[in-house]
Amino acid sequence: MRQQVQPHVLIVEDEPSQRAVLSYNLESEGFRISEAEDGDAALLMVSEEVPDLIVLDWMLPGVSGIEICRRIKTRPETREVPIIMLSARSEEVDRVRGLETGADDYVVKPYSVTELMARVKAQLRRSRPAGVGETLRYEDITLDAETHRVHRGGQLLKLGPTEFRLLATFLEKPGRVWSREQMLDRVWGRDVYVDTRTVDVHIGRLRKVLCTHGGADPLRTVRGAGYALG
Amino acid sequence: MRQQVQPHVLIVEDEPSQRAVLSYNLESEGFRISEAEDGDAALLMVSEEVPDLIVLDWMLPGVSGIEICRRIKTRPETREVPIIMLSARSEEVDRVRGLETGADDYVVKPYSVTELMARVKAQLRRSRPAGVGETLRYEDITLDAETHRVHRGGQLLKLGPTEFRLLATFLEKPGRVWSREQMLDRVWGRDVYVDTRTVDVHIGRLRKVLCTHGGADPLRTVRGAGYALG
DNA sequence: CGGAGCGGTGTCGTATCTGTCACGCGCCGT
DNA sequence: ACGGCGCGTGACAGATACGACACCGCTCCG
Repeated sequence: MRQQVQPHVLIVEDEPSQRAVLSYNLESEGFRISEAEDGDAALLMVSEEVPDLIVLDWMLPGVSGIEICRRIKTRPETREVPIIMLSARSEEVDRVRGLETGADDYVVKPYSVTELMARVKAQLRRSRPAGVGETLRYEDITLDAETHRVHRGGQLLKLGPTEFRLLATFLEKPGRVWSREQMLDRVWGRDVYVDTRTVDVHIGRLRKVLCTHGGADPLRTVRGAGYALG
Repeated sequence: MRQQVQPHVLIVEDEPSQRAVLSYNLESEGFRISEAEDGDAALLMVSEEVPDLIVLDWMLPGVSGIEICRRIKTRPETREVPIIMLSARSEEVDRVRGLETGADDYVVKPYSVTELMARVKAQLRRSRPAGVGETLRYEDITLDAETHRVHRGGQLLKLGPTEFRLLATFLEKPGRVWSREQMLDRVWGRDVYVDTRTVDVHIGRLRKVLCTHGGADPLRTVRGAGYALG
């Protein structure tokens, strides 16, 4: 699986307060969060963008968590995504069933938040080739997620939070064309109402910064589709 | 070995639940934790950052724990790192073999968590002969954990407990950006309800002290993300 | 009991960021 | 050539994050 600046965690949980707790804690740890309140929504979101990890509630309205797990683990493009199951049941039989369906870990409610965080990190570390630095590169551009620094040709560049996330998105998949909608989802977050033209403006700002010390514009405008790096 | 305010413990254990338990308990004791699920990952992580202590499972997929132990103990830069071996076997012969390979202590599963914690602390105490600099440095700033003293450019600085821990956190990973939430976790402690704005104030106080005798502000504000040293 | 040191919160001013709009330009089909 | 469309960009106002300061409460100690 590809490495990311902000690992993307999908939370599938029908209880709003539970979702909020998970979301808050995972965000505090620097993860990018998506939420789904039922299985259908979860499957839809997964098909749109493959997350790096899924926290999946056992009990869900409609399609059960265990079924979701099975489906995700049988699709080739999502088979490798680690899944942590949450369950209110404590029977050993369920634990076994949970792991049998392909879940990578299993946490019983009520759980310790610290423990869950530890397990999330552990799963991510496992699925991510350790040692691959947090530094994204493309040609003479480097972006260090940990220090939040961006260099081009040795020069330190100064860019705002949005431009930083935008560039990080491009650097994750150089060459890939991102539509404005996709960027709004990833950079601004889902359920944020913003005009798509706003993306254009920030692209312009990012371009300006990237070209401050001379050098060609590395961003490519794909008319009618979006933007890409390189 | 590099000395730290929060000793860094590497856990090498393939069983996720076991890892979680160890991680949880050691974190509660104030240690900073890294986890590896097999020998290769462990060696990789050790080569990246030398921990202060290693808790090493005997049975591991791939390279065995005993082999890991031998390798770590034969590298000059990691020879001094204490290793506590965990094993499900209770035969005396294994205990001997474990210690022969260079492990510093040996705990048989199932073990008492309390006992393991005690042994971890004991090893750390032993490996850290008082007086051998527990000093963190960055440029002209030095922080001595043992004497609780901070110098900058030879001048002794006077800072309160919170600012001290704050600075220590920064010095552990110069350059890294810490979010306010992460700092609250590390400096104030988990499950402490404090406004994140409080961090700002203490950052301000720390800055003021660090600049008392002139000198540039070494702290960097990363808008929208947090703070970093350097 | 009272003062000093320290820590947490509220407020305010400011620098910076951000979203939107308007206008201009080039591309393209007609 | 013309008009529609997509895109680039400068300007601007609103929002936001941050820094500085003052205040209040707590604790420790004599």
